[in-house]
Amino acid sequence: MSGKSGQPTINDVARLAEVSKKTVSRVINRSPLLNEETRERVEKVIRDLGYVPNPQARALALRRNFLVGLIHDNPNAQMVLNMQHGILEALSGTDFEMIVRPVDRTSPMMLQDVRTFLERQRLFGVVILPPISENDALADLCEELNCRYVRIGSAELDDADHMVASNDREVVREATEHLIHQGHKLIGLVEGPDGFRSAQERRLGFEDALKSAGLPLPRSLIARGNYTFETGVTAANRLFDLSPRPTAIFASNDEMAAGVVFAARERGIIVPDDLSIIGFDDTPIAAHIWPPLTTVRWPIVSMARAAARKLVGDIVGGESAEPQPSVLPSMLVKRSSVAPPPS
Amino acid sequence: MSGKSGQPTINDVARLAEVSKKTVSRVINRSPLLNEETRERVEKVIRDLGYVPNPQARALALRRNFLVGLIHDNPNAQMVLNMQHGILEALSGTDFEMIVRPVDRTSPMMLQDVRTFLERQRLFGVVILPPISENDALADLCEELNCRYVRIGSAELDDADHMVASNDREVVREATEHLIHQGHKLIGLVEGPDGFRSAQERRLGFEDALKSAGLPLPRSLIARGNYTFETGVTAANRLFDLSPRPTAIFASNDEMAAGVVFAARERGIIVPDDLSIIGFDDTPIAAHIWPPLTTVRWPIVSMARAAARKLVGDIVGGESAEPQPSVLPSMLVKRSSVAPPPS
DNA sequence: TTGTACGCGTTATCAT
DNA sequence: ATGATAACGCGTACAA
Repeated sequence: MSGKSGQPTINDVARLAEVSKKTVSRVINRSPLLNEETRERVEKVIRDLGYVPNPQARALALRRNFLVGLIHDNPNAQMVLNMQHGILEALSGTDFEMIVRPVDRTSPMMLQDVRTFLERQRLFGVVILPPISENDALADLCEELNCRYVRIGSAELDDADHMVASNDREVVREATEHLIHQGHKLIGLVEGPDGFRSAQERRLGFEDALKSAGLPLPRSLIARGNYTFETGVTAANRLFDLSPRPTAIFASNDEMAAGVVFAARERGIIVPDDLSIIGFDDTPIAAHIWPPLTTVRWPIVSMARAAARKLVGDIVGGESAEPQPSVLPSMLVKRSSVAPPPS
Repeated sequence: MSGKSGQPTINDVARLAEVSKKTVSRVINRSPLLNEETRERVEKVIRDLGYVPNPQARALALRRNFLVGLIHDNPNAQMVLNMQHGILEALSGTDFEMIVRPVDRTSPMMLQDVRTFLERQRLFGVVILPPISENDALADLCEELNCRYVRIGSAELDDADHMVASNDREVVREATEHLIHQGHKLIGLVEGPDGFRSAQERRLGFEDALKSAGLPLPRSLIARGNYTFETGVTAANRLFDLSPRPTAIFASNDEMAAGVVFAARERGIIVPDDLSIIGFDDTPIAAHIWPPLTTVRWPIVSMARAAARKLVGDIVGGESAEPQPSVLPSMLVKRSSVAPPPS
């Protein structure tokens, strides 16, 4: 090594391989115009030395960091963490690292904050999680700042290069049909908050199923929550006050579904004998409450993995990068919270 | 601006303030040897220009990134995410960002992986989460690589500068005493996995309480789990098979406690009438199962915040940085899973 | 196909 | 107290 500081630099490699820095640089960046023999010689030196390009220097020269940002606005912990796992899975073995950035959806400074963040860190790209992913201004901002981005959502929010989505509407329709096939005719909906695309898509799927079956859907059978356990309890109680009472409830996520289960128990309503419940997400809570919850498994990890691959695929995959899917299927997971209605 | 690329650089500031780059650099880095007048002039230009130092260039020159790493080995999602929140809270408003690094505790490559990671990214420092924080070799590695670190754990693992801990033993003793005061004499323990300091501390606290009360603790009343819901179920069933059956159970974390509740329901054992249960962590699941779980609130966010402040305090706080606490108290949260034993 | 010279934006050295 | 100049390690014109 030239210096004393430990890591070998590109100069060390160049000297030992008896070529110029530039040639080493070409090897690293897989330049096609290179003598095969030269490349091998350089690669051998690189291996022998254990040389790894310095990310800081690359970032400075390229005006772009080898970091993938994760922008989210704190939906629920399990989802965020699963997304992180998916992204890190896709990034493992590459030079990329993940940097996490929570934002406040309700703050008027949100866009400015993100702008500052992106300008400063010069990220390679960002993955944007729902629900903030539905914000078009944010996507435009990324575009403007020349920062790649992929949005994850419950519907096709953007063109295929900038989006990974799930088929919420379709799968909720299936879930609701499962309830209908069991014989339920009075089915309540605990829907997600206004302005969330996921809430909207899931409601549409719910309505699709009821419409196809010729079942009526009075406004009173729909109660809104905001994806938290507590609002699930409240919404359920509103539904329980109805007469006749619904014999089944679809909740737009598991937390609210857990709230419904909780509220039912408080009232002495037995699940699933008196009331069937289906949730959405398949977070751990779904399997851990009593009775275990029938729910929709949302392919979080796969979506995140696909998003990250879409972002860095060109770089790490070279020519061989497989195109990543833009729509990933959810599936119904049947457990014990659904039964035929009481006779 | 000199260039066209948007952000002003240190050169722009120097030119407009009619000083050298180095002087600007001194202003930025709060060098004490600076004419007050010069400093103010430069600061004004900096404000007017909206100049912000380029982190990539700084990283290269300083051989140190302005990034704080979070090293964890996937304990549970809620904890990891809360830790992230705590760290980001401490970092917000500073130039630091957080980069997340999960590792595999069981892999023989773990240390090598971390070494590569730290050498490459040249992090400013890392926060290490339990249980991997208990690994002394990892701390030594950080030391060797000249990377600051703070370990978070259930006991004092290191000197005050390198550690933030909770008082698990003490608070579990209190929790157990709560059970004893209710009249329970046959109390089971679902303990955490072997080799985890948290498991050990909590068990010690449990034993302390029983010993003080003069209660016997036959080996059969202790069942081991590995902090997952499923092992909680298994351990509970082992305890339920005992005759006489314990009238109360302390579980070393909430997930296992939820498993105990689940197992009890499967057997028709009513909580808390037939069985009292206390958990540990106060994750959301504790409040969302039925009955709501009495548990120990573990100050995760505060610990993470303190850890991050300890890491970057010297830099961002200047002289005024308050020393961060090294031991944070947990507290018992009483809900509905505890009652006097059946008569 | 390969090399030379310079730029990226900052900090450090050593003068003055 | 301040400034000229050289690192820091890599990428890119442009030349050879």
